[in-house]
Amino acid sequence: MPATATLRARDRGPAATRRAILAAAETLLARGGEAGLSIRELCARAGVTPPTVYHHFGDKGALVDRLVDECFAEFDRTFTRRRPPADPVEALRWGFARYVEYGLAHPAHYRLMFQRSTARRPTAAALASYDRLRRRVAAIDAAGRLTAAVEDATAAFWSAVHGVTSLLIAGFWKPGAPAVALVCDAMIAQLTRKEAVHVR
Amino acid sequence: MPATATLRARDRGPAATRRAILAAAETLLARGGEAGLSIRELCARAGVTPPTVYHHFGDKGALVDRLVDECFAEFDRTFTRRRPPADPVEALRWGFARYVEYGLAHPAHYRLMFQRSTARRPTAAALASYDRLRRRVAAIDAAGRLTAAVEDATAAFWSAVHGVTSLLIAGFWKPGAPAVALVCDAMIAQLTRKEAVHVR
DNA sequence: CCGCCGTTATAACGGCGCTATACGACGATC
DNA sequence: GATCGTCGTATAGCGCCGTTATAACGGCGG
Repeated sequence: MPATATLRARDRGPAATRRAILAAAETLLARGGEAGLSIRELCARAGVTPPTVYHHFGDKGALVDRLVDECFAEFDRTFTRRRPPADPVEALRWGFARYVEYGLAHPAHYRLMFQRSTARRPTAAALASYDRLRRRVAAIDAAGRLTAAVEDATAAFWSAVHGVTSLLIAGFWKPGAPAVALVCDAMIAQLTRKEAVHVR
Repeated sequence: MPATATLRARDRGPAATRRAILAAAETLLARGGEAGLSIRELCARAGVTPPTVYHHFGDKGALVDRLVDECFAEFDRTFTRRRPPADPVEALRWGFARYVEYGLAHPAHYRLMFQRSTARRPTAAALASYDRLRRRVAAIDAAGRLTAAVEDATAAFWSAVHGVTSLLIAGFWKPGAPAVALVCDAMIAQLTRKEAVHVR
């Protein structure tokens, strides 16, 4: 006769326990950033004990990897929830705005995804996300409007938007600051041209 | 009759103790990054006990602030050791290269200066360093060759170079990658013009 | 019914930032 | 020259962290 309000881990099944752990981790991340992500605090919130966490995830780094995967899933949703402009160059400008938007809406998540204290190799979700940007740039190239190699242009564009986003998050200036548009315009102007050029 | 090779803190004087603590902190930072910066490990290396550190610096955050100040001093030296080009636009391009150079030479220091895990307000040394960049941009404006407000252009340029540097440090691509020059060129092209324009 | 194995819990280890407390050396005061 | 306060340092400990050795629980195949 269970009169308790909160379920113990035993009465929940392994999959639900995993979910509860990840959910608690996300709550702690949103509240206290990477520093607030403590296994023990997480256990208290998820109604679980440390060995359970280690059974399911291996160690803290791997748990955070899975958390980062969830962040990238939400990150992707930022780009798929709304439809980008048809023009590939305008789509890139639109992507810049969505990227910055995500960073400002989820600063702790962004920092974990791109500035994790303990360096890890990129997860598959991270690589997929980068590949989405590359495809966006490749679409510009396919339209004959890219002025650099796809790889280089992708890397350059990401550098710029990452620089803007991380300094916005750090609070060095306000979201509407003219510098944000300035950087976006600079990259678009450098990497694209207005009229198609057919190489062959 | 002190036959020991290593000096105890008592035989050294407070100023030397302070220096020894900061020196040990710098060694640990260079070796293990911010995560490797432990008070206890630092004490073992500096021949000191924890209360001494807290007596001199207050808490770990303040100690790291002083360490960051030393990093900014070395950072400044990167720009003053060599003479920049006379042309103010070329001087900005030159500064971009020096900035990236510093980040690659001292990645752990760079991360501590610009991506510290616990957010702190900028130290005076950090503000002075930003002001040096602003003066460089103002020199372009004074030559009638800046296309945006000095504040905005400074912020935009810093965003770009910070984005490039942090992703280089994170190992997402190699130092010579074309993307680095691409970003620098994009910002120079957007923010400056080749011929002077006299506003008045 | 037994035994196995996946899942979870108890209790502990070593390391961390930090501090209450005490001790030693030095300068000022009498 | 003795006394006293103050500054710099040390001893020992608190509570937290990530992690793990060990064991108990419970469903499933035999």
